[in-house]
Amino acid sequence: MAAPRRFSRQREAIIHNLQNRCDHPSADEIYTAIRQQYPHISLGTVYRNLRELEQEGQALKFTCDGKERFDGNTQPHYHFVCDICGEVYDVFDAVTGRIAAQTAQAVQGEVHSVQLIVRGRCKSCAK
Amino acid sequence: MAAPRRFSRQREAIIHNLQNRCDHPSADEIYTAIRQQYPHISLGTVYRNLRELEQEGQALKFTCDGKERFDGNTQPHYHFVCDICGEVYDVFDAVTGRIAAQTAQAVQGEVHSVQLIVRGRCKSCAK
DNA sequence: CTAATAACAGTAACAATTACTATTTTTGTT
DNA sequence: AACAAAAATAGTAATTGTTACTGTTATTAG
Repeated sequence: MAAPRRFSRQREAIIHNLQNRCDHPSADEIYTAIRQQYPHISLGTVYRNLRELEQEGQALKFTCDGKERFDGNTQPHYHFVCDICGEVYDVFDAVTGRIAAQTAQAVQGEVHSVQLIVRGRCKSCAK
Repeated sequence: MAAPRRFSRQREAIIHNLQNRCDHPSADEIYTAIRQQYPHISLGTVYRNLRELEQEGQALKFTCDGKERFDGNTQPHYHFVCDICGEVYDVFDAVTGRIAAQTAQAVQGEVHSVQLIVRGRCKSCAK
């Protein structure tokens, strides 16, 4: 019994944008992209919808270099961030799922999300 | 050949404070604590030293609820944050070390740090 | 068609962090 | 002990990412 949600073109555009790109955009980057189609969309609208999508599990959120980034790919994976070029790479591995189960047991509580960020130098910057 | 560092009482106080508390303070919380001893310390000084300590590996940094938090305990462990009460718990486990090695191989690069944050409800808030 | 209200745009406010500049401390050298 | 060079600082201003607010618009049920 999800809360009743009204349709909105802005939210549709945000979801569509997030699911049709392979990078890890910030709220502002999504805002910039969507303004091409809806020049009057408000940045607050982008923030609000992204927050809601994350709470519903339709998007992943993580904080990187002082700003929130979003990921429309909700398959279990984690992120590698290059300290040199700033690029964010996806690493697909079941480890996040195992951590969730293990942590729930360790703290005797409930786990809602696992955010794993590995930092270092990517292949091309390490040379 | 580490870069030459000059002594400073402020830095010593920051290190001492960080290593003699068991919570996960923000820069401002460390600032508040140290002002009791050095009422004229600058917030910028706290930020700069914490950044340097993190780069040297003397402290761990992670971002939680929109602000940076620091941890003087550099033993391998990760954090569980309660969505209800906001408490940050330490979870000691070798998983972060394994992730570092695995990721370095997966991305064919170098790993400098692993930041793992699990969110959910802690034991007392889950009741 | 209409009323109720969710969602919005636009702007202002906010909080965390960084940048800047003149002054103070530290350290090596005489 | 005195001095010079430069690292570190204090205090403040500026910047940035995010949230809050208010009047307007769009969606939905009846």
